Amino acid sequence: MSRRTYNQYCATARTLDVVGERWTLLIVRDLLTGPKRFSDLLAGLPGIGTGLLAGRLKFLQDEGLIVPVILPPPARVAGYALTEAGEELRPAVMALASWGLRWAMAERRADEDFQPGWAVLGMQALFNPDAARDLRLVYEFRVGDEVFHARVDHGAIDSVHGPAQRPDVTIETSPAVFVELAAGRMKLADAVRDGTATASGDRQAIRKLRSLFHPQQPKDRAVT
Amino acid sequence: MSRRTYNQYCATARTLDVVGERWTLLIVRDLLTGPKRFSDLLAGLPGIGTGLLAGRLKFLQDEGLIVPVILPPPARVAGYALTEAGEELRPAVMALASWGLRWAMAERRADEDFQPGWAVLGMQALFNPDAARDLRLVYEFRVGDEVFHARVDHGAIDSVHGPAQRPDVTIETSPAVFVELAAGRMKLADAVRDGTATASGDRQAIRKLRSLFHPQQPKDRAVT
DNA sequence: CCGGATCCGTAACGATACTG
DNA sequence: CAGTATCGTTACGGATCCGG
Repeated sequence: MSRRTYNQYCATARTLDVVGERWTLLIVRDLLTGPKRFSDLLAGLPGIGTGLLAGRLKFLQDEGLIVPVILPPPARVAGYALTEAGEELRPAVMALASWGLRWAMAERRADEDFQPGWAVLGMQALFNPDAARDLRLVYEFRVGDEVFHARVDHGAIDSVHGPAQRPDVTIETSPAVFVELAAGRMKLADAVRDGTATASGDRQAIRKLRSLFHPQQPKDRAVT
Repeated sequence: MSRRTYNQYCATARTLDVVGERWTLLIVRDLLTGPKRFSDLLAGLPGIGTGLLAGRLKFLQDEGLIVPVILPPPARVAGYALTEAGEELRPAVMALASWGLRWAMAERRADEDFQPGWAVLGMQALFNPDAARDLRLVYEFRVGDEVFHARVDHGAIDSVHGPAQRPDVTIETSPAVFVELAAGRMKLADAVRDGTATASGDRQAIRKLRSLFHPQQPKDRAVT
């Protein structure tokens, strides 16, 4: 009858009462890179089913984490955006992503889904503020048919879906190659030499990329 | 047949494949304040059921986040402790707790469970490093029949279950009063005056308490 | 085609009883 | 005390259908 809750007066438990159910934090993840429409979310959550997604969106609305919006021109269609409360889950999602980068991103499984937009948040998690202390740069990424950009500004980073206004650098590549680059298993310079990626714009800024996003050494857990 | 997974090559999704199921992060939360035995965990997770707890513990072991241990003397009984991988979930759990403190800790419901140990993590989330820049203090809390302590050391904090070696301050009170204190709805000085709490030890350190753990202004979401 | 609502089989969970 | 076994209930996943 009533909603399932942990029924604990504990900040962690109360948070999980709101965002702890299956799919919920992944919906937030997708909205952290900008407003999305129902079908965009559906595409970003393979397997969820329309009914469950609709239910989650309704619940998140009731809880005040998202609001229905009209997407900015030229789209002008209905969508969903994070509220301030929803946006403030960013540190938590990033912390989960950081853990995953370190402990759970072993080789990509063959059938495993990958969407470039997800890497946007990964980049935020890998971002090295010290290396960006005196930089103000905009990187644009065109991966498959997705476009997103990262705005680096004096130790801070912000990255969202969509093209940049005046990118300093534009990187263009395929999803498969992008995975390898993001995981640090391939160097951008090598991909450019192969012709599997192109990087245009400020050559200084291109060279900075490696230092801006450098992971901790990922550790694999023992596999039984 | 096989385990339910999001099947996404995304750091957040991979993390949630490991710790995203019901109860899992709360088990981690309880272990973040020190090793626990099966029945301690059971008591800290009202409603979980022994079978599910056993299953979760087994899974977390397989994933390398926890290990069975013999608890330190004088207990000398079997229990579970976090591994390095498990311990590194602390930032994520703290981020979720911080969000909860700000957005989801409105009044305690009458039937809602509360265990002082949970507040230990809340205190870490509320901890203000700047106010502790030049301090080295140990606070011990005796709440109901639980004892825990917080070790403040030059901008860092660490808090675990069990008594402290040589506390600078000892606070003793009931769970009900402790809730009010932790939530900032009651002042320690007032509780001491009422006789509902006692605070003994370094009076300077007692007075420091308010500045060390000061919350952001909690915001309540609109209630429909 | 987009944004859902409805229905149904399956998997996950919750409560209790039981065992070494 | 530390679990395993069992069973009724709830949540999820997939498909189909509907109104704009």
